[in-house]
Amino acid sequence: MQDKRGHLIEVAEQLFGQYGFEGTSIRQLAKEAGVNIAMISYYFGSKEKLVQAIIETKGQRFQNYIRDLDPVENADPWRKIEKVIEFYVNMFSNNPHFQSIVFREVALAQRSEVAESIAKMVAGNMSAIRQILEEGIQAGVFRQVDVPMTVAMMVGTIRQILQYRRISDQVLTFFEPDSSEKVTESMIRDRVYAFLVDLFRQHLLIRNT
Amino acid sequence: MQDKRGHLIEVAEQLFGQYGFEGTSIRQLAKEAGVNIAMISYYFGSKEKLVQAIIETKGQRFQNYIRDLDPVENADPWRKIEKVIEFYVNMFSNNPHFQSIVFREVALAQRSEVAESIAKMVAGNMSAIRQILEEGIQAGVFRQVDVPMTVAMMVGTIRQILQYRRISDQVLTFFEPDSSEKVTESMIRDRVYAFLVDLFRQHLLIRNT
DNA sequence: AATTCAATCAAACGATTGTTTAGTTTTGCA
DNA sequence: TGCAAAACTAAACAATCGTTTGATTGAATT
Repeated sequence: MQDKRGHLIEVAEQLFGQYGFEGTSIRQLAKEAGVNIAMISYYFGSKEKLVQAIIETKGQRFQNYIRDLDPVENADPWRKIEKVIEFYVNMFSNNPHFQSIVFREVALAQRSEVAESIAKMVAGNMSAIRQILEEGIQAGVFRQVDVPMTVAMMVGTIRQILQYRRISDQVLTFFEPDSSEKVTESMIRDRVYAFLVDLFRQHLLIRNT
Repeated sequence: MQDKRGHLIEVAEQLFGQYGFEGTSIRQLAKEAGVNIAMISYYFGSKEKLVQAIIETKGQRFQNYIRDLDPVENADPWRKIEKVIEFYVNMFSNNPHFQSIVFREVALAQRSEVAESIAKMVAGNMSAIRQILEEGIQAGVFRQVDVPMTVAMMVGTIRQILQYRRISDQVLTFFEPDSSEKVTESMIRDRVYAFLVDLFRQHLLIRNT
C-alpha cells in the first residue's frame, strides 16, 4: 500500500459515517485500515483532526461543481435548476457516509473547527444556487420565491428520503406499499429527482398559458 | 425530588440530544441529574435501554395528535393539511433534542430495538398524513401527487431549516443577509410555515380559476 | 417493635478509550 | 556504502467507559 494517509481517510469516512465519531474507536479504525494505531496520531495529530481532514479533503469535490454549471448551460435558469437538483440527488446518493458525517457534525456542533469548515463549504454551495434562483427571478422566468427556504427544501427533501429508505421494513413498505419487488437505490433516486423537478416547476416557473 | 426516573429521562433526552448517545457518559448524566451513577442501571437496566425509554415515553405524545385532527376539522382536507404543517413545525421546534435523538438513531441504526420503536412511531404518523392526502385526492380537491415524497418533503424541509439555523454565523447570515437584527426562533418558525403552506398550495390544490 | 423491601450510596470491577513513548525498520539521497 | 530522515511498530500511559457489588438508608407492612 502506497498512500496510507489517503487510505486512512477513506476508511475513516466509511466508519465515522456508519457508526458516528464517538462510536468509532481508533483501534477499530486502525484494524479495518490494516495499519498500526499510532499512525492516526502520526498522520493527523488526533482523532478530531482526522474528521477535519475528511471534511476538507472530500469536501473539495463538491465545492467547484455548481460554479461550473454557469458556462455550460448559459442563460437558461430552469435548465440550471434541473442540473442542480440532479447534482444534489447524485451527490447525496453516492456519498452517504460523507453526508452523514457532515450533518451529524452540524447537529452536534461539538468540534468547532470542523463546523467552521462545513459552514464554509455549505455557504459556498448555497450562494451559488441562490445566484441561479435570483438570476431567474430577475429574468422574469421565476416567481419571487423565498430563496433560502427553497434551497433548504431541496436539500432537506433529498436527505429525508435517502436517509429513511435505508431503514426498517415498516418505512420501506411505506414507500412501496403494493409492489413486492425490491426497491433499488436508483429507483429512489429517479423518483426523488422527478418529484423535485415537478415541485420546482410549479413552485418556481411563471405559467404563461 | 420525587420522580427520579422521570427526571433522568428528562435530563438524558437533553444530553443525548446535545452530545449524542456515545458522546454522553453515564457519569455526566448522573452528575447533571443529581443522582448516583448506579441509578441508571437500577431504573433502566442499561444505557441502551435508557434511550429506548426516552423514545417510548416521549414518543407517545406525538402518536395520537394527528389522528385527533379528523373529527375536529371535518371533511376539509386542505384545512387539515394546514394543521398538519403547523403541528410538525411546532413539534420540531419545541422538541429539538428529542428529534435529534430520533433521527440520529435512524441514521446510525445501531440499536435495533430503538430503531424498531421509531419505525413504528414514524409509520403511524406517516399513514395518518397519507390518509388525509388520499382523502383530498379522492375528493377531487388535491392533485394526484406522490404521497410518500410529499410527506418526506415536508418533514425534510422543517428539519433542514431548524437544524441549520442553530449553526454558525455564515449559514445564519444566509437566512437574513441584509437585516442585522437578531433572528428569533419564532421568526424562523413562522417563515417555514408560510413557505410550506404556499408550497403545498401550489403542489396540492387543483386550481379552478 | 420487628420485618421487609425498594431506594440509594461509595467503591471497585474489568474493559476500552485516545495518545505517547522509545525503539526498530525502511527509504531516499550524498 | 553510509547516514539522516521518514515510516512504522509493540507496548505502555493515564483516563474514562458502562456496569456491578455489597452495605446502608428509609419508609411501609406485619
